This record gives sequence, C-alpha cells and structure tokens, in this order.
Amino acid sequence: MYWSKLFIPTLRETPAEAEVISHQLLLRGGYIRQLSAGIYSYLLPAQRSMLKITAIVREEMDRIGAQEFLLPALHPAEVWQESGRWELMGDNMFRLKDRNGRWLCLGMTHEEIMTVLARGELRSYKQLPQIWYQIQTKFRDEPRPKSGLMRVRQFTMKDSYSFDLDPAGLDAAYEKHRRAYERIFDRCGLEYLTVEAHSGAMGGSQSQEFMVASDAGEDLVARCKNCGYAANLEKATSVAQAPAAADPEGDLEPEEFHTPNRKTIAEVAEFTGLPESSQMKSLVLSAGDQRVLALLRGDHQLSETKFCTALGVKEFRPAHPEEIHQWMGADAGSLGPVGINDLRIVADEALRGRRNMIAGANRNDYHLRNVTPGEDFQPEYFDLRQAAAGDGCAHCGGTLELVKAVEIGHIFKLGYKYSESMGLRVLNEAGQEVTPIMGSYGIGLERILSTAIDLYHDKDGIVLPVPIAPFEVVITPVNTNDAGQKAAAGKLYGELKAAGLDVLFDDRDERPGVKFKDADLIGIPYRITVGKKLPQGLVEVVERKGKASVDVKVEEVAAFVAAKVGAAKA
RNA sequence: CGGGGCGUAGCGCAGCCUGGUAGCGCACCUGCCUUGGGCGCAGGGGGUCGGGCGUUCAAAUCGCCCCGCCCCGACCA
Repeated sequence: MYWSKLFIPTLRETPAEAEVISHQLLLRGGYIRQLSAGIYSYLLPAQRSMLKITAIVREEMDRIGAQEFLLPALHPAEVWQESGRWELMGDNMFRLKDRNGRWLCLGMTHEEIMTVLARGELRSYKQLPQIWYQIQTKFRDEPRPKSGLMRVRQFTMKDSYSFDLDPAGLDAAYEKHRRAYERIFDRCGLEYLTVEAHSGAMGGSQSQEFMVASDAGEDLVARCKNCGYAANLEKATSVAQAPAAADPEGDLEPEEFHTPNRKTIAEVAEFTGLPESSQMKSLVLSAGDQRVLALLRGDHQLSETKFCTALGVKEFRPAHPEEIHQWMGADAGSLGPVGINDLRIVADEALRGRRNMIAGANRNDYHLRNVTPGEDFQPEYFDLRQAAAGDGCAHCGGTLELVKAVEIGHIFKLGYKYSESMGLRVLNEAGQEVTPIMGSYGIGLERILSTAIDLYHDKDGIVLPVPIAPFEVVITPVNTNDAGQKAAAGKLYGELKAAGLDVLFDDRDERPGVKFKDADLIGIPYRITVGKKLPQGLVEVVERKGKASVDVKVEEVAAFVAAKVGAAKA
C-alpha cells in the first residue's frame, strides 16, 4: 500500500483523556478514535491487526475441530428469561423495544442462543461431541468503560461452546481449548499466565483464565515464582504468615478491659501494644436470611468469593449499623464472638489452634483479652481469607506475589446449567433421554491488541510482534526528490509484495524524520531505508524492536526481510 | 450509583479569579527553501468558547440547571 494514499492520522501529542499506555499509543498511532464512552472506531492499522488476530484465532479453533458460526447480536428477551439471566444481568445488558413493544437485548454472550440452536437440532448421542464458535461483536453496558480498548461497551469476542454426552467428553473439549488458547496467545507473541479462576455459583467444576500481567489490569493474580502456581486472587489459597507475636500460654479466662475510642484493629493494636495478628477481626454480615459473624485474624482480609462459596450463597452484604447494634448489643469497633448465640459464627482456618487473643467485648469501648476459639465460642472453620503478597505457597512453600493482570481469555466448564434449564436433551445409546454437558470458552480480541501494546512499546511508540502488526515492513525512501531512490524503492515494493510480505511504501513527500517517527509510532517491525548508501547498492534494514540496523544489498533485501518475517511468524 | 477533575480551532493548552477586540504551540492550506529522526521563512484558512436558562448596557468569564468525557471507588458472564 502507498502511504500517501492512506488515512493514518498519527498524533504528535497525547490526547488528554488517555491514561494507560496502550490507549495513548492506539490514539497516537491512528489505530482508533472514540465515538462515545467505551465505543471506538477501528481505523486501518487497528483493523489490519484485528484481522490478523482473528485469522490466528480462527486457524487454531479450526485445528481442534471447532465449527465457525455467526449468531445474531440482537436477541429476543424470552431466550434470556428462560435461563434466568434477563434479570441476573441487570443494567449491564443493553435492552431495547421493537415497534411492537417487544423487548430485545444486544448479546453480551451467547450461551442461550447456542443452547436454543442445540436443543432444536441435536437429537442423538451420535451427533456429539460438538464445538461451535463464533467471532462476534458483544455489547455490555459497562458501569465504567476505561483504559482505551481494555474495558469497553462494544467489543469483539471469540466465544465457543462445547456439547458432550458426559463429563469425560467435557474434559476433553476443555483440554482441547486450553491447548488451542496456548497456541493462539503464543502465536500472538504474548507473555501470559494461566491461572485458576473462580467458577462462580454456576455449577462449573473447573475454570481457568489467561491473563497478561499489566499495570492496566483490573484483576489480581497470586503467583508463586518458585513452582508456577498462579490463581485469581478470588480463588487463591496460601499459607498465612505466622502471627507476629506468640499467643499467651495457659487456660486463661476472657477478661474485659476498657478501650475508649479504640475502634479499628490498628487503634487497638497500638493501645494494647500487641500486633494486629493477635486480634480477631469480627465482621457482621447478612447473607439472604442468614445472620453471620465472620472471624478473621486481625491482619487478614475477607475473601468475598470464598465466603460465598463457604456459605453456599450468591451474595451478601455488611450488616447495617442498626442491625449490628440490635444483633450484637454493641456497635462496630467493639464486636466479638463471645456470648453470641443468634448468629452463625464462621472463622477462618488461620484462627484454628490460636489461644488467648484479643476480640471486641460486644460492649462499646470494651475489648476482651484471652479469647480462645473452641473454648470461649464454637465456630465453623472455613478458608475465608484472601491471599496476600508474602504468604507462603500452599503447593511448594515458596512465597506468593500479587500481580495486576488483564484477562484475555477464559475457559469454563459450564456443566448442565443451560442444557438443563433450557431443555436440551438427546437420546443415549440405550435410548434414554440425557442432558448434554456444556463448556464455554471466550477470548477478547481487542485485549490481545491492547495487552500486546502494553507489553511491547518503547519511548517512540508501539513495538508489535510481527504476527499481529498491521504491516510487516515499510519502505522508506529518505529523499523523494531523488529519482534514483524513488525508483529503487518502487522496485523494492514490487519485490516485497511478490515475496508475500505485508508491505507499506512510504511514498509521502515528507521529511525523513517524519517518516521514521511515524513508522516507529505505528510499530512496523521492519523498515527498509533507501538512502545515501544506494549508490553503493546498499539499503538499511532496521528492526523496530531494538532499532538494530544492518546494510543489505538491494537485490538481496527482499529475501532477507522475508526470511526474518517468516522466522518471526513460525 | 458515590467522590474528584475537565469541557475554548483537528491535538495540546492559556484566557475565566477582577465581565468589554478569542489567543499561543503543533497540525492544516499556498509559495519559497530544505531532505538521515516530528526542518526553516513568508502568507493564509479554521472557533455555536459542551448545551439551556438567568443576571447585566455587555457573558468564554458571574449564577442555576442539564449533557458529555476522564480518573478513583462500587460493580464486573
């Protein structure tokens, strides 16, 4: 393509609204323009990258025998009402009415639609297994779109769904996807983590997320550098660090003491001179019709997902101040488990075996010392604690670190949730009706582009991996008034195209500095500079990554670059 | 939905406090010049100052209301 004919609106300055690096560079590189919050137009460079990413995804999905469909983006409400998600999705779902007043929505995901297809058509175990996928625009009315293409209201997702006769079949489909995803992300040149994920209250037995470590990330991943264990913080298990001070010995009785205006763990620690880990943190929670007192070590945090899992509830909330006073007889800041009979008491495992700790006395401005679980109150023990940086790895004894990360893919054993609720049945070999088991697998395509830029950039701009760069090579004649350079560059353009390369010819009548800056900013992996060495029969090949430059004979350069590009895509 | 910030030319910003001719840099157009890292000189075009209402002889500037965008939090199959 001839650059002089293209619309690639690069920006010298960074637009004020862009905070994260990928957003800044996508705007500056002329990849995207915003239409509205979380809604973007993809210009030529972005579209070309997206098409390359899409092609890689398609190849790898086809390789595992998945079949590509394209499902509607516009769905009638009834389908979502059947699965119960019309209500569940709440304000995150875009809804609209047609001219007859019937409710429709824009698809956020396609489990329902796939299941409708399957139940209408699948009749026999002989038709299983199936893996169906699509590459579709999804719509989600995010409460807060942000970070360029990282969190948006309209985006492209590859989503696939597997249908199997039994759990062993699902295991196989899941495993195929795991390997396909690894190939996809490898081919896109990403450095990523595969982490255990929380599978929600959907009966899912297993779930993994593919994450790219990034400061722009919204998830936290606990990772052990020693053994490679990695899990979403929601789910991560760990070995708590030892309490900062040993518990007092002996079979001591709880003893009240005055703690005027000391409400927080930190204030009580300072007042008593004992570390936070010697205290019990008491949280009064309301989960459905249950009143719960959750106990943690003073320096630990409650994991909301673990709490829900432990109690088998979907959601909970902190009790209101009036409820706390009514249930506990005191206000937050002086709460503890001793003498509490009307609430369910759950304690984190880290409290098991502890003795003579500090807890609230359920009398304002008083605490108790010498509180011992199992003696002074009877808790049910669960893993309720959120893992923290510096905790021990539960698998190898190494040390866990926490990293921010962006989720780029998620594979998920759905189980029978949709097939059951929406009535998908097939006959098995014995002629009995059985419910197929499903899996669901997603990849956010824009996030591949965004995280790649996040991962690979320098002060001059984007440094995309060759397989997903909008162009593979740019030819830059330094002086367009030089007939020799112009002719040589034009001839080279033909040769590179003939060699099958994605080549851009910067034939613009611009100063060399402008062309170099633009090529760097957009992130074209190789640049062939046709300039002052041409009389010696030489041109320069500059690699965007690292800026290394080599002189190559004009007649050899097409093969030279083709070999480099070929190696990078292999 | 709570908290904060911003909205003036395509982009980055000043002007607003203290009301009176709308400005700077970059980009854009024309000409000359220049050609190895966002040249130089000269000339030029482009703005309902986010919108509405109000105060005033007079509003980008003061007041009220609304909208949009960004950030933090809440939320996030």
